[in-house]
Amino acid sequence: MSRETKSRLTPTETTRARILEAGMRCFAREGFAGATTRMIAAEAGVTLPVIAYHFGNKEGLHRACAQEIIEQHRRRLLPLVSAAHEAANKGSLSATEARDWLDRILDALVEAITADAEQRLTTDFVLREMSEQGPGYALLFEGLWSPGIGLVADLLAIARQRRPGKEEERAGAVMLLASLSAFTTIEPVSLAVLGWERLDGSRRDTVMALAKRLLDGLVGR
Amino acid sequence: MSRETKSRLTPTETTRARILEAGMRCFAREGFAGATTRMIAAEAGVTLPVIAYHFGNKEGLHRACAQEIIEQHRRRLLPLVSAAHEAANKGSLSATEARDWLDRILDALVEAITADAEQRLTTDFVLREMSEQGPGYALLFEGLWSPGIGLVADLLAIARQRRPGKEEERAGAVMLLASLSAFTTIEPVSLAVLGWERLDGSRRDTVMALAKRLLDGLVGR
DNA sequence: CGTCACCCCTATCAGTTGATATATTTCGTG
DNA sequence: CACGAAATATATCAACTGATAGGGGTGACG
Repeated sequence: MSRETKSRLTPTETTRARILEAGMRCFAREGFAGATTRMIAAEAGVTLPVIAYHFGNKEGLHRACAQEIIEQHRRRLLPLVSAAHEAANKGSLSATEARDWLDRILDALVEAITADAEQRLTTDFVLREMSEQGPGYALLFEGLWSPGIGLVADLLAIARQRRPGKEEERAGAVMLLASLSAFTTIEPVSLAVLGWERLDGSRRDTVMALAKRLLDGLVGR
Repeated sequence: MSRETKSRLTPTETTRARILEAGMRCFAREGFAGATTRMIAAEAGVTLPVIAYHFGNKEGLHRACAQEIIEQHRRRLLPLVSAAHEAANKGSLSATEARDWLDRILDALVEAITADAEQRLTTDFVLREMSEQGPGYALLFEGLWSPGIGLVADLLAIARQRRPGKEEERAGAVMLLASLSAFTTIEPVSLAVLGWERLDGSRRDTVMALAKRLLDGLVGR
C-alpha cells in the first residue's frame, strides 16, 4: 500500500511511474475493460508481472491512476476551487462575482478540453470513468466530480440570487458540464458533424462563447 | 443479405427478431466489445451459431441493430422531423416558429430519455455508439445523428435570425444535445449527485425546464 | 565475501471469447 | 410417406486475457 522510499526517484520509482503513466494513457483511450495489461506493460516498457508486483492487479493500477489524477487536480486546481468555495460558503459573494467565478471555471474547463492529447489524458480518464464506473469510479466521484458539481451549483445559486442547495441548481450544473462532453466523450463525432479536424484557436473561442451562452441561459442573463 | 419471405412472422423470422432484440439490449447495456455473443444468445433463447447463421457474425448483428434503430426512428419521427426540415428549408419559418419547433424537439428528447428502460434501449444504443464508434457507428451517424444535428442547427439559426449553415449554430446544437447526456450516458452519476433515484414526474419537469433555459441562452432569449 | 531483500523476467495456466465444422431437427413439397 | 433444404444444436478450436509460479540478477550491508 504505502511505498515510502528514502531516496526519491530510485529506479523502482521510475518504473512505477512509467506504469502509472502508461495505465493512464491506455485506460483513458480504451477504458478499463478495453485496456489489456499486456498493452499497458508494453507501453510502459516492462513485462506483465511487474504491474502485479507494483499494483497488485489491474484494478489496483486503475485505482492508483484515479488517485494520481485526484492528487494532480488538487495540486493544480486547489487554489482556484478552494477560494471560490470559501467565498461561496461565507455568503460574501455577489451575484456578479459568482458569475465571474463561473466564467473562470468554464474557461479552465474548455482550456483543459481543448488541450493537446497529452494534457487531455486525465480529462478523458475521468469522463470515461463516469460512463463506465470501473474500479476507480468511487474515488473520482467523491474526490473530484461531486465536489466540482457542488461548487458550480452553489455559484449558480448565488449568481441567480437564490439560496444554494436546491436540486435545480445542481441539475443545472450537471447539464452545463455535460454540454462540454460534446467535445470530450463524443469529440470525434462532433468534429465530424462540424467538419473540423481539431479544436484549435478560433474554434476554441467559438466553443467557449457557446458555453458562456448556455451559462447565460442557466443564470437567466 | 435480403431476407424477404412471403409469409410474415415465420418461426425463422421470430427467431431473427428475438436475436435482434436481445442484441439491442446487450449492446445498449454493455457496448459492442462488452456484450458477448453467448450473452446475446442466452438472452434470445438460442444457441451460439444461430447468431452467425442469421447475421454472419457479431459485427453483422450490431449493424443490423443499428439499421433497425434507424428504421424505427424514421417511422416514429419522420412526420415531426420532415415537417420541420421542410419548413426550415423553405425559409417560410419565423423566428418564434423555429423556437417552437426547438421546444417540441427538446420535449420529445427529454421524453425519450426519461422513459422506462425498455423504451430507452434505442437511445442508450445510439449514445453508446457515439462514444465507442463500433460497427454500427457509420450507419447511425449518417442516418440519425448528423441529420438530427443539422435540423436543430438550422432551427437555431432561424430562431436567432441568422442565415443557416454557420458552424456556430451546428456547434451550439451539438452542445445543447450533449447537455442531455447528463441523464443518459452518465445518468447514474448525475442521479447520485442529485440524490435522486430515478427521473420521475416532477424531476423530469425540472430537467425539461433546464433544457429550455439552456436553449434560451443559445437563442439569446 | 556471503546473503538477503528487492526487482524484474520467462514460461505457463485457466478462463473467456468469437467463430465454425459437423450432426440433428424441422418443415414444406411432391 | 419420402426427401431435400432450411434452421438449430453439439462440440470444439484458436486467440486472447488476467494472473502467477518460479528463476535470475542486482545492490545494500554485515
